[in-house]
Amino acid sequence: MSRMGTQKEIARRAGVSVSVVSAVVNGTEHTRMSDDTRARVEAVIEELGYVPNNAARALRRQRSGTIAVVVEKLENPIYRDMFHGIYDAAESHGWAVVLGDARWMRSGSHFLAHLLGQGSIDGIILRSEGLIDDEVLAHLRARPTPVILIEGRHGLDGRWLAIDDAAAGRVATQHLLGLGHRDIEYVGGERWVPSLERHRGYADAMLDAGLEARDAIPTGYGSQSGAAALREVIDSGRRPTALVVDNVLSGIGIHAAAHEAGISIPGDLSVIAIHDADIAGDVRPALTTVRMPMAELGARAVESIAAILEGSPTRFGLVDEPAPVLITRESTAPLQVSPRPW
Amino acid sequence: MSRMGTQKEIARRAGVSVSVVSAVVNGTEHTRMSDDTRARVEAVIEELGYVPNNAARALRRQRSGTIAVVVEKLENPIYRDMFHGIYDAAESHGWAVVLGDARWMRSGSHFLAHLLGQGSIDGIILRSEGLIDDEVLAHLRARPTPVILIEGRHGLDGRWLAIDDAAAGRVATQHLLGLGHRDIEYVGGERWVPSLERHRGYADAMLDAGLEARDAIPTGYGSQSGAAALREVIDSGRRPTALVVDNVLSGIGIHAAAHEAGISIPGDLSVIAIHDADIAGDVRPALTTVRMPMAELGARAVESIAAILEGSPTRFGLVDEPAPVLITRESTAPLQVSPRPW
DNA sequence: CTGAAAGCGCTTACAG
DNA sequence: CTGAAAGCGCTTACAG
Repeated sequence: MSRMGTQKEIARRAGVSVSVVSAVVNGTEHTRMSDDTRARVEAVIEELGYVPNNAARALRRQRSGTIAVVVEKLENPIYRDMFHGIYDAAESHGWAVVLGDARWMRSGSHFLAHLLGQGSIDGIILRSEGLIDDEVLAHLRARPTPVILIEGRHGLDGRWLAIDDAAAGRVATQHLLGLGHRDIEYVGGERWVPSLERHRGYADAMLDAGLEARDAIPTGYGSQSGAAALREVIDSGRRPTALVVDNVLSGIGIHAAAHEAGISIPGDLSVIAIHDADIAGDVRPALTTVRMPMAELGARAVESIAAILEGSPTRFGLVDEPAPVLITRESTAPLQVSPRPW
Repeated sequence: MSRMGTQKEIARRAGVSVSVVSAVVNGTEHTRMSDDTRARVEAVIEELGYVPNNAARALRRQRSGTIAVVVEKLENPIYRDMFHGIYDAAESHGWAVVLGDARWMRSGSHFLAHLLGQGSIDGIILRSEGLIDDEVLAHLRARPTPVILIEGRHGLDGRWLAIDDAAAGRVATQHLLGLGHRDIEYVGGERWVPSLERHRGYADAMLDAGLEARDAIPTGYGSQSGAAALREVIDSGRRPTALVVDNVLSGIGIHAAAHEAGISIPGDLSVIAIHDADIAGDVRPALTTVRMPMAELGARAVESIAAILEGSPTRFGLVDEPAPVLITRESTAPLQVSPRPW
């Protein structure tokens, strides 16, 4: 387990030139050699524990073999499957993937410099440009490094990919409709495009059923805003029998607020959230959700980078396969015939 | 927003040598120049949107300015504060940080190659070597790149850092004791060192109170195993009035199993979990926890890498400041005088 | 089948 | 105050 050394040192010890060492390290067909020579070189590589220097390689190849993925909040459980999809696809392309948090992308941060400085990152998968400031975005645009925008529909040069949020809203609403609910409301963000799309899906489903679609009950991300949204409904005097919620965490917040207000879920109120996560199955009552094809979204993003890099055409837009799937748990139930007043 | 170019091109356009360009890019004192020259160079840099090539820099400097952090499950909420601590400390050292998941560190994966290949990563912060296989570990050991182990007490060359798990167990148990509970049990992993330490803290506190410390009720990570542990207690016929739990997710699983079994928390059973996370406050009843100094742990890990890299001495071991702090929420309550039998 | 050489884009003594 | 040159560790035509 010595110092590992360089190709030059391997070459010296094996009594060959660096060209040969490079060829055995990379399995290059181009440079041919005798089996004996190869074996000798391999033995020295093994002995020294040689590992190629990535910086030198990247400089010479003009490609680092690394892609970066930047999301808003790393700990958000909905990314789990997406990371998985990204990682698998990247491996099959021979790429390493590194992750970062958008909260790190402040103008002038070293993390940003790492992304922007040529030579270390071949492509960037970025969630929602809304999260980073305009100055940073301008830097990103100015680089030749491909940037794929995920979950935003107005990406750099049309390079965006998103799940079918409208379909998710529709699936969720239809589930509730099928359970006999009519007085259904939607809880979600007002500005964030994906949430707007989910609301559109909700509205479509309501209209198709001959019902009135209501405006979204505005909320942010997270359980506090879910709880606040339910309190707002209560205060307004409205008494919907079912709610479609933007995200799992807000759904959990609604559970909490319902608990506090003595509203029983699903007895008095059915709740379904968009996006799935383990935690939805862990809370009680377990939350019914709509699972989205996040792994596929991630894989598609990687394939798009590959396509851009090799100059082949690629299709951006909606990743609508597989379709959203309903995960029925405990928070939704058939409409009560004689609902208990809350 | 042109092609960005190289120092050579900047030099040509500004009519200076690359040495000067490099000096203005890096703010090097060493190479002095007239204000006029500097201004000319800066103008060209601005005009071309020049950004240094990280690969060339890393090769030349023999340092990449990037550290890697590898954890078991990125989505685990307890990492949030740690990432924050790591990121802030790294920024102050001028480093970028990249994140990875231990599930990616399979032998032969490109992610691993990215970590191992010299030149791209200056230091590695790795959570729990138990998570990766021996072959990968051997690779890691063989590299000169410093590796700091977090949350394991037998790190490479004694380079480990951990929170004071025993203190956490003690704080949790003393809280329960203060509430009048005597029949307290501990739910946690049997093999994982941090959990063993937490159990030791529990046992110490029990002994100090003149009570008998029980063996840990074995469980893994996650809500399913928490739920299973509670069912095991129920089946055994034992009726503890309070439980100290290894982790938040298992605590949530215990809530779920209690809900199913008709056991009221905290009425019939008090539950406190070690480590804090937002989700603990989001569920109902909200889970009482012990917050650990995870941000400090992360920052210390970065400082250790810095110290190793510059050859200065550094202290490894327990990060015991600030001390664990009790976050009282709804899942713990004073011992009932006449407990309802479950 | 194998070697010598150029060059990727930087930084850093060194010379003037 | 500024420039010419070496060299970080690779890969890849090219020559033999």
